[in-house]
Amino acid sequence: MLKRERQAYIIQQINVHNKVLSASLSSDINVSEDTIRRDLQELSDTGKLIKVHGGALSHSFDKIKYNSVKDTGRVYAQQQKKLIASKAISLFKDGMFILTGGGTTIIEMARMLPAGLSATFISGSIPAIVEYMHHPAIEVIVIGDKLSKNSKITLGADALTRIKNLKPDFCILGINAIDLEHGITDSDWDVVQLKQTMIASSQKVVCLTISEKINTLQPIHVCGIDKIDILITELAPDHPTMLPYVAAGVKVL
Amino acid sequence: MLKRERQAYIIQQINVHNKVLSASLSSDINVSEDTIRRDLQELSDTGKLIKVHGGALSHSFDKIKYNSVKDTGRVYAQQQKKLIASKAISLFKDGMFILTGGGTTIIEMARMLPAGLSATFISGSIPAIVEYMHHPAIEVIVIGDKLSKNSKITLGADALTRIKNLKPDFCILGINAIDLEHGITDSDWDVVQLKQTMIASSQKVVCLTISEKINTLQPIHVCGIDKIDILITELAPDHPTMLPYVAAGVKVL
DNA sequence: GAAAATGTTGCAGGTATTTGCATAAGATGT
DNA sequence: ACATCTTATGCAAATACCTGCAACATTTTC
Repeated sequence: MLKRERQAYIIQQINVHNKVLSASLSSDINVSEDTIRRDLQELSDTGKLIKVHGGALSHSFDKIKYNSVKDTGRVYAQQQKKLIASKAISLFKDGMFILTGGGTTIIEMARMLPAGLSATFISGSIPAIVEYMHHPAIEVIVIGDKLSKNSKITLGADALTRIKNLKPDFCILGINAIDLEHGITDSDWDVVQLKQTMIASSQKVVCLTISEKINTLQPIHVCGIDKIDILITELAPDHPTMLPYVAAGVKVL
Repeated sequence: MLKRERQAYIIQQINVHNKVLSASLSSDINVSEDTIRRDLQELSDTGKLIKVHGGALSHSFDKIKYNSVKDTGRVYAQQQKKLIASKAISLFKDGMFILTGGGTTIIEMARMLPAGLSATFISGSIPAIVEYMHHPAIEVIVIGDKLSKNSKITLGADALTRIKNLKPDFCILGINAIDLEHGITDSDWDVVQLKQTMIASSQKVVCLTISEKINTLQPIHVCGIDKIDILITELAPDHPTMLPYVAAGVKVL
């Protein structure tokens, strides 16, 4: 393993776990702890991480320490999103075609994709595309159209037409509101059009959301519960909040 | 085995495995490691891969380099690019449709666009799109297709079709090689296709390049000098290097 | 077609990097 | 304070790198 590869691996671990231990890295990669220490030193010198006794921390983790209580709520949501992302990733196999939307949960997922996965990701979300682009083995198809500044995704008739011509294995949607009676709902007309088209094209529909959006309602209807194949939240499938959805025939991870 | 073949083989290996080792390449191809090293050096100079101690890594794998390297050698080129960018920006007026490619000069330009400008920018270059996206008043149209990891632009038949349906006021191209006799030349087949299509669609063709690329040649022909409306470098129009181009009917800024 | 210029390759040598180990110093937790 | 774990430093072996050079192949020039 080349030095640069090793350092890339360390960075990836930092991005996923927010911390690394010198000892575990050493046994993971099979090099001496001295080498790991020297890597951490270099990466720390160039500002990629923060070296501490016994290992290293990510910059974002460092911020947590110094920021006030106000932000800890956001950090908690961050951890939830990482858990959701890891569940979603377990669905992916080499060679799959996966259509994804935008949203912070999706981007978290994109960031955590294992380096070995060689699948094709299709998206119109610029932040997601940037993450996919940095991945060593993933093919990326960009859905073009007019770029919406707030949502940072391409929206329009052209994007819809393009998506209609696809038959991806999965469609991964970050959702803003879901309840048993109305299904998925949202607040932006164009985004709803896009999501409906994505759902109609895909073989399986996977929805990601943090649990606080469960049983909430937005003004515009996207689709009913019956269209959802898999629902992923940070909660376990046997959590009381999730049981009604399981009963309604949704597979909950 | 010819040098070109050998280098093509190395690129192929990089594309498949994301990394190569000097030692294994040497025994694969049966040439000395010195030769391999020289090949890797050349390929690294032309940006095809990233050379590291012991071998090389694919560009997409790198990712570390991005946040850190404050290459002091490159600072000069950076200044030149800023100057080029500012000249290009002087061409833009509110309401224009501007088609742009990728490349570091273009991105520098995107970063410098004045906050007041409200034009529409069309591009398939992800780094450029990210810059346009952050601008308060600019509309962005994304050209979708398969994303090329090396060049970070979308390439393919779909992108070409899309561009053919446009008639932008300007097409802004970053170019890699230009000389009086052969015009614009480049090294990647797909990129050449794209550039040709962009040139054919646009009302005016603007080329940006640092002066060191003037009077250089690459293997594939893009278009003749006569297709270029405006050529922008960091040199003044009356600089000796530029005079032959002015004489050939190109407007030099 | 011969001569000259240029390009390519392998090798010798000296230099630089990388890595693991040993030892001593420092940090941590009970 | 003590035992334990982590770190810094110097050192040595292995490996990789760079430079110049000679041999050979290819192209250009006359």
